[in-house]
Amino acid sequence: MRNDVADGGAGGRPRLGRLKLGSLADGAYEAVRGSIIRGEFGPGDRLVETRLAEEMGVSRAPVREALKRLVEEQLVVEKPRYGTFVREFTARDFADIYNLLGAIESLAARLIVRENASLEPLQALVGEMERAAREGDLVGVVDAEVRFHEELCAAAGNRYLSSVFHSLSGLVRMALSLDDATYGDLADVASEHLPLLEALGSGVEDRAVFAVQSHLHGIVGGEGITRLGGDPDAVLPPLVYPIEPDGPASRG
Amino acid sequence: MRNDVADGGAGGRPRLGRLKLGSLADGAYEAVRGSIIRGEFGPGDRLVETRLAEEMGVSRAPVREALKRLVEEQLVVEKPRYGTFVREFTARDFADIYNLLGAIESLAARLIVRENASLEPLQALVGEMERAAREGDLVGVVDAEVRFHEELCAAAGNRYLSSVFHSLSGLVRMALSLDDATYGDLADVASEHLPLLEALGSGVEDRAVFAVQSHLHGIVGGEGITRLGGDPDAVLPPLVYPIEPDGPASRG
DNA sequence: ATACAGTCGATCGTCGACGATCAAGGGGAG
DNA sequence: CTCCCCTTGATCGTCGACGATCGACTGTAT
Repeated sequence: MRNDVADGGAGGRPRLGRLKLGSLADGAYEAVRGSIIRGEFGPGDRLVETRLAEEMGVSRAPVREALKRLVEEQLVVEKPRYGTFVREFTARDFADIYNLLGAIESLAARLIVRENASLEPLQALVGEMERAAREGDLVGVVDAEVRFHEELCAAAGNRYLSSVFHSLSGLVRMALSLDDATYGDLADVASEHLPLLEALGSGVEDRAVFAVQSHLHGIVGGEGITRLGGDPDAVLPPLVYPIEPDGPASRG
Repeated sequence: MRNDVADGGAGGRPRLGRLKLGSLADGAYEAVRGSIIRGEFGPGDRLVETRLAEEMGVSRAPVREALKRLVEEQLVVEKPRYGTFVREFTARDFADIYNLLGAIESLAARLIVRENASLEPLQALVGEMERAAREGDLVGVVDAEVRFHEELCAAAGNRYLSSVFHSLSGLVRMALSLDDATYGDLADVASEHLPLLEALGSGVEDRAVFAVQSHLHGIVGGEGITRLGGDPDAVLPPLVYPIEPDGPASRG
């Protein structure tokens, strides 16, 4: 867990390969982020600007910018004037993320129902998930799942909601990745999204909200947390919302 | 609204003064952010790295980093290879922010009640708000109000919740600033926080959640939005949550 | 008068180098 | 043997310069 200082050996560390598309900073960002998410860089690993730069064949400037973005995303931590390191996660972290995600996606569900947004992209993503599950492609499943939740937020039509999810997506991906890996049957992961879709299409806000919360509780929350050895009391259970008839109550 | 290109005149543009504390990038960030929030830079204004750098007496690198952070915060937009500009906001933006804030702070309220967190810092902030209101200090009120909401999220003890609020705080500040400016009596702004405090201390989660939502509805949402000329239907009304008895329902 | 193409200028993206700062390791005193 | 100070090394923070790209302007043809 600890390759702190003086890891300067020669060993076969992960290669990040030359990058091309977009700005070099974008490329560096994708490369490093991918390496972290795929686990090629483990928690506590040191990320040295100079080393990364020469491994990718670029200067320090783009790498530096990439690392700053990763700091924003909380995938790495930075000790000023010392170094940047891949973050470590505890079960508590995942519980916190789950709770936050629950709040955010509940809003998304509410807005989706309210605006009668199209569910087609979501259905497509579930299809992708099923296909990946059939092929036993774990990262494919996780990938589709992340995009499912991303699309859920996007479909709500609230730019800031989307943006917040995006800033959390790296964390979400790591949580989902760990969770799915400890999960029994991949096919279940996909099929668990079906009742959610159904509820979103039901036209009843509170059903959709409850479905989202239940879904999260199954995936990363409650049951997932216990699978990961965390404390189930740290996560909020799905709340049964009452029947508030739709249409704005316009208090006043 | 449009000082696009060729604003290179001599006029008395806002001075950002030399900066000192922390890293230069931190200083540049604070300086530019402050100028935007205080309205010294208006929507659509162009932010040229070179110009800002020499105005602050630093190199482009720290300024560049500062601007990147502001992009993350959505206070400025960047057209790659072209320029960076102060963002423009519509009433729709404020409605969206209000909705998101409602989701986030509802979670905060729930967690605060659940963990029996101390309300002392929040009370102190309301005191500060009242003091500023008595002195007719608008920015003082807004400042305290932002910190109140920040502290609300912090008190929940969920690091990611806090972090999300922080990433939105610039937006929140602008929304509050505009709202308070159009509001009638500053003293009311402070006193509107009292029922919220009371509800947070009541020990009943749903009361706290409802209070938070009502509070936001009064401040930036619903009524605030209409004051700003926006569409009230774009914001969610406070929801009357049912009586879920407290203590974790620990389903399963 | 209008539309289009070529040229010009401004701004950003990237680079390599310097200096400041902090953690780690070695040596000496108690 | 333990503790503290100092040296040493590595890494980041910042800088100034170069090149690439894009928008704006001018001149011309229709």
